[in-house]
Amino acid sequence: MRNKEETYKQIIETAFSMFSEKGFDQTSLSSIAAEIGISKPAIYYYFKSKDELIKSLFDTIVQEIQSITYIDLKEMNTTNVKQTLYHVGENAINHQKKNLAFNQLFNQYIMLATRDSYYAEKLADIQQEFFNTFHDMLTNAVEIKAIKDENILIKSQLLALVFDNITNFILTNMNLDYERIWREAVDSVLRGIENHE
Amino acid sequence: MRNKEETYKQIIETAFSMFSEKGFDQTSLSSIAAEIGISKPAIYYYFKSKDELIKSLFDTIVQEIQSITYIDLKEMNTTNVKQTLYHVGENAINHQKKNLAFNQLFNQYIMLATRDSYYAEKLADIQQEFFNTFHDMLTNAVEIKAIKDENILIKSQLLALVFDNITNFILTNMNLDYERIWREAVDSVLRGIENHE
DNA sequence: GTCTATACAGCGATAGAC
DNA sequence: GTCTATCGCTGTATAGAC
Repeated sequence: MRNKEETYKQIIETAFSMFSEKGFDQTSLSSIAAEIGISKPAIYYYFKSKDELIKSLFDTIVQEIQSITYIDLKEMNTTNVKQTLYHVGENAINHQKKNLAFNQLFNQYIMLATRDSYYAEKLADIQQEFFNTFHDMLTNAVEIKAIKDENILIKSQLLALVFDNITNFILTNMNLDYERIWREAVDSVLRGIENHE
Repeated sequence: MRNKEETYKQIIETAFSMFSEKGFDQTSLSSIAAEIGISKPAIYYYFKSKDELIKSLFDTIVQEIQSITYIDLKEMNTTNVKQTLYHVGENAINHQKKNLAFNQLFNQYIMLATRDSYYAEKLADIQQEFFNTFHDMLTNAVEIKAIKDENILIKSQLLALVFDNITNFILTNMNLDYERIWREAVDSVLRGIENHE
């Protein structure tokens, strides 16, 4: 007989890799069970339906996301605002290139959100936090007088939009110079509002 | 007995609305057939499988997209470059707000593309055309000497990325001032390279 | 040529045995 | 805690009605 926690963990991990590879609908519970070496109804002991398994997996990866987007604003000073913004993008681009499976799965939840308010609400929170990250960075830059206080809200939303879509485009295998595009976005947004040089 | 073309058209139209509403996998051929008032195997007379129906629908909507993205560059002159770019975005934002079903469906094909090269290749072409549209606009602006020739390629890719993600965000019901974000993107990108004022 | 009837394997899900 | 057996449904396939 198996260990309960171990089996639960195995189901979540196998679901993660199979769902991200083939999608929710093209991955049957039988195939997940077969991969682990248990029977299909055994999964029902841990999750009361396939949808519940998908939701549990969602909650697992949401926690991971929130740990990635953290940025230490204390490191920011008058001379390194641009560099700090550059790095945020470069780190994310590198992370994304190495974690395609993660975003492949995440995008499926975004699609689910258009039809299921459970996901819509949680994803809205994540998006809001994501926007706040950029808004906090620019607001902080204003406070330390590195940049002028002009359209900071819209500018941070613009940066967030570019940032977000870069990760999407990496997924589609479009071969663009994402680092340069990100730097151009940062340069464009800051142009004219930087204090002295 | 039914008319052949009429039935075909009905299947495509019903598939469009049901697929965009509930998704490919949550829409059975039986439910499509029931909606039209024919039997399930009747669909197999027109499409040799569900996947074939999905592909045919794809080809139908691809044609529509290519007619939307057309922009008349002859209208552009030294004084209206910014306004022309503003309008491209505003038109798309309005179009998107009124055609959510269309993009809902389109996004499903983007997800399919990560696992099926048939869609990946065609979508790559569309994306390329999409990038070209912005590149052509900026190149044209350079040629009529409305703007300087600085980083035109990266700048057009940046605009395309923002443009594309605005339509995605509208779909997620995130309530942002997209017109203002788009104008900020255009302003930011053109800032410093506009000739005289 | 246009479609219906029927059959089948595989799915998510449940009941009940061990 | 995990299994076998079974249910209703799906996509798919084909035989054949008209």
